[in-house]
Amino acid sequence: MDYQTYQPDTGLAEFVSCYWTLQVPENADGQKQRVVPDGCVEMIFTLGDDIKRYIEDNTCIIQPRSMLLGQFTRPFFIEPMGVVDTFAVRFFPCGLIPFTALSIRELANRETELSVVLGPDVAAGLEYSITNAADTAERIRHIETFLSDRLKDFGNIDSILKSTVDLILYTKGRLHVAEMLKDNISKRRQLERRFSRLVGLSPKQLARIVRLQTALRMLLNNEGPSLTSLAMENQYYDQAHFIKDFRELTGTSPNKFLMDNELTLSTAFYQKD
DNA sequence: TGAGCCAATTTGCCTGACGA
DNA sequence: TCGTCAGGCAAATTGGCTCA
Repeated sequence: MDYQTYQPDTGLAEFVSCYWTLQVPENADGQKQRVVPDGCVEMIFTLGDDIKRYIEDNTCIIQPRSMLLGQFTRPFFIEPMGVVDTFAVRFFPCGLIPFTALSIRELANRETELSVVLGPDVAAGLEYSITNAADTAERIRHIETFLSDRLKDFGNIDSILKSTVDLILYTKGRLHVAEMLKDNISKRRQLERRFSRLVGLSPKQLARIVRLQTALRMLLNNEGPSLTSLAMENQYYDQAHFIKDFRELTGTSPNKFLMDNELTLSTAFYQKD
């Protein structure tokens, strides 16, 4: 398995977390892989064989070749149908705002064909250039040209929304909503509405996901002597609450998560930088 | 957009079962 | 004994909805 990330151009760094590629030979790990919500929205181009996504235990769909994966609030499973070769753009929680007119809330918990998000002609052109590029560097050039062009007509992301998202990411989701809003407590409902429409999650949901992601990364990198210490370090009230959150966002308990064989992708995605 | 109501959810605290 | 996992309950917080 070869998982690589690439940093965006400085002009896009406010919106794009990274570009990533994943290449896996056929049958290397030909089984279901658990995917955990990460608070980001991704634009994904499948260059290899198709990939199935399980929408129920025994029901699956073939993912579109080019698609937008919205915010997820629950785990899901995918299964490669052969060679995996993927190129993707990972947007920050509010990073997709300039690039689509759709409500990001409507994109949550599912994949949406790129043609729906960008329009059929634009999506077809972008998919063609990405699919037929010679290498990753050329794909990044294509996608950065496309995103930069779209950015020309965009003003600024709402400042309260942006600063709250930044605060959640900076504090690793460890703040209560009241603390985030201590200077604007009267704007609580406004902020929640904007979050829902433009991020696809509530502030609390994003904070929970970011906090769990931090704990998950520490768990997979053996950075805590016990689950109790991991819970404490990430500001969970106690281990019971950590486990409860963990089960809701990953679908399993911490120890089972570490032991199961659906971890190959997760292990790659959470490697130390 | 701002505000208020109220149901749903989360937090804080506690207890207990189970296995190593 | 310790670590892990789960559940109950009351209080506090959050989110959905409505209206002006």
